[in-house]
Amino acid sequence: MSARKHAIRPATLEAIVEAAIRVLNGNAGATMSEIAAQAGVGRATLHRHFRTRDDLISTIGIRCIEEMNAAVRAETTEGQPAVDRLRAMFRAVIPLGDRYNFLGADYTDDPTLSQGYRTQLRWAETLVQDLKEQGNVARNIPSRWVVAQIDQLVWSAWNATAEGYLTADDATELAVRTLIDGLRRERS
Amino acid sequence: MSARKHAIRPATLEAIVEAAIRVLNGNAGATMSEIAAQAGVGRATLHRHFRTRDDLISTIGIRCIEEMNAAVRAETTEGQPAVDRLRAMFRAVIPLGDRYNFLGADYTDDPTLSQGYRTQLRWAETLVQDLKEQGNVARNIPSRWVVAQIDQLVWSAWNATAEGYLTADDATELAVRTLIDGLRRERS
DNA sequence: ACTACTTGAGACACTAGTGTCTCATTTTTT
DNA sequence: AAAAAATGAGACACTAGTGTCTCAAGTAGT
Repeated sequence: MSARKHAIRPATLEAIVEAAIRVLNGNAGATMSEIAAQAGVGRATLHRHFRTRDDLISTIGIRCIEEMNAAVRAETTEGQPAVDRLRAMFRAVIPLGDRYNFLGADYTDDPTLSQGYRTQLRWAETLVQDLKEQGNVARNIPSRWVVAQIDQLVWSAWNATAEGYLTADDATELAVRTLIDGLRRERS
Repeated sequence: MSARKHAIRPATLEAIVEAAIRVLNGNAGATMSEIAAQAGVGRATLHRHFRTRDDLISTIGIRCIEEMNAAVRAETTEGQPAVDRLRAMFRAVIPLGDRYNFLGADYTDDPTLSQGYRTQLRWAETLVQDLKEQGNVARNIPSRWVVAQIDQLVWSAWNATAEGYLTADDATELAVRTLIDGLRRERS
């Protein structure tokens, strides 16, 4: 963020941010010109409100992460059984797949952004802990493995719906069961 | 590839290709200068033997894919039970993770390269078919889902060993069982 | 040792993208 | 309607990277 002499019209900001999300998800190396064009906005306007490209990227990164966290928070409740929380999380996050894919890229340097990541990570770790305590995941499986599987299942499920071979509901259910069935049994 | 007036010394070629694989896996956007420096070779020499950057990338892409296919072929046999073939494939491919990660990037345009991909895909589809026929994977799970899980498990497993929280053997075993346990049961 | 070939180093032109600035035009506010 | 502010368009300087070329130096083969 970075307005100094110029304020920004809400519609302009919205157009820029949404265009940036859309364009960068299609092509992580997209240029400012492309983003401006997609936003229906002059390139200069982009630079007026986002000094640099990194500035823009970290802004939309933060927005996306907060969006995800909000979606998850809205669909889950504290006392809920862990499996239900897992399912609700999948249901909430899968449809957002096409918005935050680009976060997978290198943009790991921004402090606010990586704080958002850490929040998500903590949430996931708590969930895994509860899944273990409630007998859904074997205790001797490394939590990092479980978290990694969850991450990838979100992506798989979004991809499956995007390619049209599963509905959102089917993808959610398949993701939950792939994880739970896959990791319930104790191992040698 | 593209030598015309100049032949190339085997050692030079080797140094370039290996450096390119190493550097591009660390940073998909690495420059020709970085690659040349890492190879201990002049930048001009790079351009002498690989006309363009894309040229170099597709060359090493092809090499990596063939490497993977060869590794899999060396470790598996036709008549083998599907689960064993799956395990052997994981064992062969996981250690190569740090060499072909960069293939995940956009480089999908090259014809020889995408042919290599198709070969892998067919292999995986056959494997999934056999896993279904031999009762390891439920028939009503879309094969594309299973293939996607296999791909991701390779990456997860490599990552787990790279980060040091699993040994190669443990990662292999965990990957196999995550998949098989996760997808064996019939679903509604 | 002679010859042929490959390489390294640097200069060069070219391209694409970034970020700044100015000024005319449009939009909002009052 | 007038004033204030935001935007669009385009010019500009700058940077980083690509690809070409030349020539001196090094290396291999005979």
